[in-house]
Amino acid sequence: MSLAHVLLTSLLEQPATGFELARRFDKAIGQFWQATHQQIYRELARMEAAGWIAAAPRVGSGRSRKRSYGVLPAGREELLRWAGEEAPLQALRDELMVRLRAEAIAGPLGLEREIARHMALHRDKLRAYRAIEAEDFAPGRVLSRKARVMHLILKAGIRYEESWIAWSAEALAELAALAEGGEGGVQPPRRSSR
Amino acid sequence: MSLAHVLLTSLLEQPATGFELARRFDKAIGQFWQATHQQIYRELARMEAAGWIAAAPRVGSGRSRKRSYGVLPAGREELLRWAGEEAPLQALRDELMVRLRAEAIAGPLGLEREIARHMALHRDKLRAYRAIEAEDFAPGRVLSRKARVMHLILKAGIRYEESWIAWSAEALAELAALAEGGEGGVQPPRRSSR
DNA sequence: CGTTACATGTAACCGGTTACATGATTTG
DNA sequence: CAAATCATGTAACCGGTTACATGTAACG
Repeated sequence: MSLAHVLLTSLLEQPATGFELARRFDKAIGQFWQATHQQIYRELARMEAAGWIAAAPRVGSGRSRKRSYGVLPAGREELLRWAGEEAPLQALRDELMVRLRAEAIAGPLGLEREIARHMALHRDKLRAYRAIEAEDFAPGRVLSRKARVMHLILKAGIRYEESWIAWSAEALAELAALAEGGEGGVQPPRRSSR
Repeated sequence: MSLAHVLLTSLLEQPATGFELARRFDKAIGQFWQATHQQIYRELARMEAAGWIAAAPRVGSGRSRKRSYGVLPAGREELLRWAGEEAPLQALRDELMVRLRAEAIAGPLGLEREIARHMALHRDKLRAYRAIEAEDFAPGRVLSRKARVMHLILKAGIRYEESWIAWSAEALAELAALAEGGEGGVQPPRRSSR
């Protein structure tokens, strides 16, 4: 159950309302964890019940007055406890690979377009990450410990995108070769070798 | 909903019981999709109700007699229809990155051990993938179209593991540098380089 | 004064996870 | 015959998703 710990970390950095937390996901850890506002409100309610966080008195009136949360000592302890736990490798799930397997078994499906489209999306992400890197972690700048660790997280995202881009190029080349050379789903005859 | 389509693909390759499908996940697409046997039985029942697959008459007696499923024409059509759909980039979720962010914000937590442990696990996976590659897709061998596409899937897994291994090495080096150099959570003073 | 952004929630659903139960078949 | 493996299922739960409802605050 990581969502609670993402929220604890975020609130520890800066107290916030549920709404602000939802937006913060986009920038901060959004590469590696996502949550909708409904999930966040539900989780905040649980965390408050558990005594990990507390809300400042509501501001405004009516149904939608703000609730700004801060982390209580018990919440901080919980975060540290959790951070020390071991976790298994995150299981990967990728629909595109499922489609590619279908392509392998149920004959040519013309997956090239979809792979090219994904490649472009990965390129966009990479470009966005590189822009953040140039802005926040420019080389030569003296960075705080916090910034340097945050940079590591960003670098993981960069490597991830790069590796998918490289794979996409390889896959497109291979599928193109398959389309022009001997295709057909079974062993190509290949006269001259053996 | 990819599980149904993973199962359709697998059954198209070779009719099987739920139990066999569960085992097949380990070898075939297990890198990129996983399912427990409970999920598989539930999904098979739905697919049968939808008229996508049909079971051969039960073999044996009592509660646990085998049901071997095969794909009906409607199932094959469904798979082709689905394979042509566009899908968004798979969202990433990685607890280790959540921990690393906690490390950035809530001070040094000694995450090095956990990162090293993950690195070793990624190395193990990479070794296993390379072994499969050497066995099934040895260079120089003439491969069928199907084998060449399957090889692409494996290569995606290989690149993925490699990129995490490279990242882990970088992260460990950076955390080590942080531990010996100026740490402390705030900007280090650094006299001479104004 | 109307639109956009801010802000919080309820309800229903769905897929994935965990625990538990049961029996058949194979093998030492 | 006992143990391990094969094989199928029920039930409860939990986190993530989607749809819907409601109201406030800021701005042109």
